[in-house]
Amino acid sequence: MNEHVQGDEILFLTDDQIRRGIEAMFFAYRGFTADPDRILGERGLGRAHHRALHFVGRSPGTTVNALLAVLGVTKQSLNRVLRSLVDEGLVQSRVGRRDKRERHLFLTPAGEALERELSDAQRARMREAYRSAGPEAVRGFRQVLEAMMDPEPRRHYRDGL
Amino acid sequence: MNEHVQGDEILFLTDDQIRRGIEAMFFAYRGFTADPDRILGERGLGRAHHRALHFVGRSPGTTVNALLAVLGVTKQSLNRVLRSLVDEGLVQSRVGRRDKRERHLFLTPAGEALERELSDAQRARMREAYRSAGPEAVRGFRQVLEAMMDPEPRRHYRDGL
DNA sequence: CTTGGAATGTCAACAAGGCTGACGTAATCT
DNA sequence: AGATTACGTCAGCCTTGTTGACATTCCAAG
Repeated sequence: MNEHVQGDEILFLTDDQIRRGIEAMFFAYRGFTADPDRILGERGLGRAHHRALHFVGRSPGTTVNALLAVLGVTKQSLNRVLRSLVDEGLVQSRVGRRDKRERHLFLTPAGEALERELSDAQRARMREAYRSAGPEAVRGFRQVLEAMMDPEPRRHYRDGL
Repeated sequence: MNEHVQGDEILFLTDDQIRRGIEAMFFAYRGFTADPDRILGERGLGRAHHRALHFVGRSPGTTVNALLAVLGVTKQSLNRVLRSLVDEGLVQSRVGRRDKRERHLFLTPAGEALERELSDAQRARMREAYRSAGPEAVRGFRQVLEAMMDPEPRRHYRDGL
C-alpha cells in the first residue's frame, strides 16, 4: 500500500469530508426536486403527488397498504394525496377481485402523461449528471446512497429492480 | 474498447437505470434526515432549525442575507426559525460593527452542543456509508451529486471547501 | 443634509403535507 | 361469532414553505 492510497483511506473519512457529503446531499436534493416541483406547482399539486404517481406507475395494481409501506407516511396523509389524484382523473382505484377490501391503483392515460412529464425533467437532469460523471461514478453514487438508507427502505429499493 | 465497457457505457443511461437513481435519492434522503429529525422532534424543533444551525456553525459570523442565499428560502421563513433559535439560546445575533443593519450569527455553547449532537448522528451514518463503499465510490457519489445541483447552490457548495 | 435604497424585522394570511386520535364499514381469517 | 385487516374519513395540530404589506435603521450618493 503506497502513501497515496494510505492517504485516501484516511482522508475520505475526516469530519470535513463527511461535512462535504452532507452539504452535497442537501444541495443536490434541492436540484433533484426542483423541476418536478415547478411543473406540479402550475397544476396545484405538490411533491407528494409526484411520489405517489411515480410508485403507482412503477408498480401498476399495487395496493394502498403497499404504497404506504414504500412511501413511509400515514394513511391519512396518503389518502389526501390519493383522493385528489383520483378526483383529477390521474389515478384509478379498483376494488380487489380476490380480496375486496383491497384497492388496486393504476395510472389513467392522463396520469401516465403527467408522470411522464414530471419524470422527464427529473430524468433529464439525472441523465446529464450520470453522463458527465461516468459509469464508475454512478456505481459509487448508488453504492453510497444504498448504504445510507434505513433497512426497510433498502428492502423496497432492492425490490424495485 | 471491449464489449463489457461498451455495455457499461450504454446500460448506465437506460431509463430504468435512471429510475433506480431517482429512487435511490428518495430513499437515501429519508435515511439521511431520519436521525436528526428524531432528535429535533424531542425538542420541538424541525429540520429547518438543523439546517440553520449547520450553516451558522460552518460559517460563524455569517449574515442573515448570506444564510438566505445558501438556504434558498424566504426571509420570513428563515426569520421564524432564527427567532426560535435565538429565543432558545442556541444562536446569538450580533449587530454588525461596520454595517449596523447586518446581523452576524453565531452559535452559543448550547447551540454548538446541539449542532454537534445532531451532526454526530448524521455523520455516523454517512461515515459508515462512506466506509462501506470506499474512497472510489465516495468520489463518484460526490461527483454525481454536484452535477445534479443548480448552478447557484453549486457555487455555495464549492465555496464551502 | 437629504433622500433613495439596502438590510432587516414583523404582522397577517394561506397552503402543502406531515402527524395523532377516533370512528365506521366491509371483508376476511380464525 | 368474533377478531383482525384494509381502507376511508373527520377533526385538529404542527412545521415550514409562500406572498404581501409595512416599519425601522442605516449607508451612500447627490
